[in-house]
Formats: sequence, C-alpha cells, structure tokens
Amino acid sequence: MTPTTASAQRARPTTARKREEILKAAIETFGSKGSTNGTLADIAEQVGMTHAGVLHHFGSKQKLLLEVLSYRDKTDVEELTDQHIPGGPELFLHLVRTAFANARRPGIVQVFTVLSSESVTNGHAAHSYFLERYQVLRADVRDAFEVLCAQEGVTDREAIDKASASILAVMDGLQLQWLLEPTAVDLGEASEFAITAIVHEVLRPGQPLSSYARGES
Amino acid sequence: MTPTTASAQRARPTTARKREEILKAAIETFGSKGSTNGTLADIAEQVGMTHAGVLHHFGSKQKLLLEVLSYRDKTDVEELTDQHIPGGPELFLHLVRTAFANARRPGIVQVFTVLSSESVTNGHAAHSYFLERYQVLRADVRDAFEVLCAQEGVTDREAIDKASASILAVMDGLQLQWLLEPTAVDLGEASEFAITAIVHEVLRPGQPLSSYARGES
DNA sequence: CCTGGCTAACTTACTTGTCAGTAAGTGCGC
DNA sequence: GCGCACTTACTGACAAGTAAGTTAGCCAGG
Repeated sequence: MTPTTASAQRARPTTARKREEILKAAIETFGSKGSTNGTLADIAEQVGMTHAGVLHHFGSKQKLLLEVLSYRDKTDVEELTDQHIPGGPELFLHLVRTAFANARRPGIVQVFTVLSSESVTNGHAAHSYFLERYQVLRADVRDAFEVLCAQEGVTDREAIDKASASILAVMDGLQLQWLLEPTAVDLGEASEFAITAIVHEVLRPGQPLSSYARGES
Repeated sequence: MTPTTASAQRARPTTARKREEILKAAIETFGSKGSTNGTLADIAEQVGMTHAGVLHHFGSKQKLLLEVLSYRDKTDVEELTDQHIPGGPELFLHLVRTAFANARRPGIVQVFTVLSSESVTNGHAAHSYFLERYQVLRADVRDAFEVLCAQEGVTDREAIDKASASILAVMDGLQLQWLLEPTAVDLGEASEFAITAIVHEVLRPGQPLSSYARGES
C-alpha cells in the first residue's frame, strides 16, 4: 500500500492525526473569518502550536486552504454508506439529504460559501478548484436528469442545462441566506421545495410567467 | 431649498463628481479583489490620488464600503422608469429582467456576490446591510406571491416562504456560477427558468421527489 | 543518533488611519 | 473688482498593527 500522499515519509504516527487536527481547525477558522481574514496564528492557536508549526505541516497558507477544500470533499463522500454519489433520480434525493445534513454543520457550509465567492476574484488560489467543482456537479445533475427524463418520456436538453445549474444555485443561495439569519430560512425544507420545483418544471413545463401578470390563469 | 445632504456644505462643484469617481473605482476594486483584499491605495491609484485623499472623502474604508453598496441600490432603482419596484406578479418579471440586465454588468454582480458572502463572517462591516437586504427582498417576494396566489385561488403560507427565499437564492447562486464561467451558464435564461419553476410549484404543487426515484410517474 | 516536529525570533511586506502642511478654491466686506 | 478670511482637497510621511514566511536550533522517538 502506497502512503496517502506519495512522496512524504511521515515517520511519527501522531503526524497524520495532528495534520487532521490542523485541518479541522482551519475549517473552523476559515469558516468563521474567511480565508483572507483567518490567520495561520488563529489556526495554530486552536491546536496548541505556533503558526510556524502549521507551516511545517502544510508549507504555505494556500496549500493548507486547498487541502481544506479537498478534505471536505473526501469526508463528504465517506459519509455515504456505499462510498459513491448516486446517479439517476436518486441524486436529487441525495442533494436534499445533503441540504438537511448541512443545516447541522454551519462551519463547513460557511467555509464553502465564503471561499466559493472569494474564488471568483482575480487569481484566487481556489478559483480553478471551484470552477471544476461546478463543472463536475452540473454534469452529475445533468446525467441524473437524463435518466429521469428518459424514464418519464421527456427530452429538453436546454431545460436540463438550465435546471442543473439552477439546482446547485438554489442550494448555494439558500446557504447564504441561512448563514446570515438561520431562523429566517429552513435550509433543508427550502432546498427540497426548490429542487422539487425545478425537477417538475423539467418534466412538465408550465405556462410562461408573463401570463400570470396578464391575469390569465 | 434645503441642500441635498443636510449638514455638509460641499463647496467645490467638482467634489460630487470626484466622489462618484472614487465610488466607481471602489466598485471595480472590491469587485475584482474583494473588500478585504482591495486596498484604499488600489482605489486611490485608479482615480489618481493617494489613499489619504480617498479617506478625506469617505472617512474610513468601512464607510466607503457601505456607500458602495447603497450606491448600487440607488442606481438600480434609477433604472426603473417609474422609480419604484413593482409589486404583485409583475415583480417576478422584474426579477427576470434584472437577471438579464445583470448579465451585462459583471462588475457590479461580482461586488455583490463577493461582498454578500464575505458579510457572512463574524463582524463584517456589511453584515447587517445584507441581513436587512434579504429580509426586505424576501418580504417583497412574499407580497408578490400573496397577490398572485389570491388571484389564482391558492394559499400555502409555508410554500410561499420557502419559495421567496428560493427565488432570491437561485438568482444569487446562478450569478456565482456565471461569474466563475460565463459561458457555462446563461444568467438570464437560467434565472427565468428557475423562477418560473418555483412560481409554478407554489401555484400547482406536484408529487414528491421520492416518487420519481421509485419509478412512479 | 539522526530525523521529524516544533518553537523562538526575526524579517519583509503591507494596510489602515492620523497628522501636519500646502495649494487652490469660495465668498464676503468693501 | 480686490483682497482677506476661511475651507476644501489633497499630499507625504509616519505610527501602529498584522500577516506570511524563513532560519536556526532544541528535543524526543524510533
């Protein structure tokens, strides 16, 4: 068995544990302060060492940040009993479940909300991470739609594209509102409602919005 | 005639113009670097002065930031011919039009995307700004839904609440994806699709998601 | 006994905000 | 219409704080 990260020969058995401790502290810190305002010293303090110690493990703040992001992905998948993200219509249920689960971990949600938006700026460290992330996720949702549409005898490539982006979008947007005011939005319920709405619209498109404004029912 | 801003006697006629120049530079800078990474010196350079000059006009970075936010709101409303945001079902059309309009101004969209997420962190300068903003916007959408629902003979308070948050959420979320990869998402089209979907779901709720996974149509 | 894990002590690089000073206005009395 | 009093719009220098990263070296486990 090759070690997790190829080159590094991590002698001490406590090392891996310490790294994970730092990673968790980093999630906590980046989540509550953002990646620019959260400092290495903040993180180091949480695990009882100096910021130089953190750098010893991760080399630079940027590397730590990227490891935080992939760490979440890793643990996310581990949560699934079968260790893989379901496809087809099951995916939509999985997304809803994820939304409910997220309502129990504001810290991680906050890291992602803050970092994904930060990543939009010029040459942010995590720019390509998020770019690829959304590409992959949209493709996953698209695939699920294709299975479902075949099942229901519907085909509308354009609708599927718009719906795929929209589903991810509502989830993100609701997280933002929920983080700002947790009591104002029920993250799980609202996500479920919106995802259901979008799925329905793909399967059975209704009349255009403008007809309501004109008073037609 | 009382002067525009009560106390302040802004003698020089060029002052207002310069302030606006700074404001626009700040939008540019905060948009491309975020409010934490964008410095007063960056902004000052764009308008050909020193950072101290900027502080002379706005007092502090925080005040400048808040003025940037309300400046956008002000110019936003000015765009509307009738100078006020429409209510009732018209609001949904207005939101869709806004989404299409936003696709033409990535700069401003980026400021809002970046700042709204930043504002989620601990004691961010713009935290309460965005908190209140979403409260107001959700209430506006809720009102529109109530008019529409009365018109269509539907009542579901819970659905309306979830839908109101969801509509704002999709718009924000789509902006994020669009900023990351403008070619991957059509901001206007996708927003229209999602908003329509959510409105339909309130008016005519469909079967639960789980039924599709079970293969029932 | 050597290497990994860590710290102390810096260095370097910024950033915001303050301050004093200056040049160019503005408006007023005359 | 002119000069004087006063204000505005800055600049340049600097204080104070904070962050990332570097280096030398100590200590303990394997």
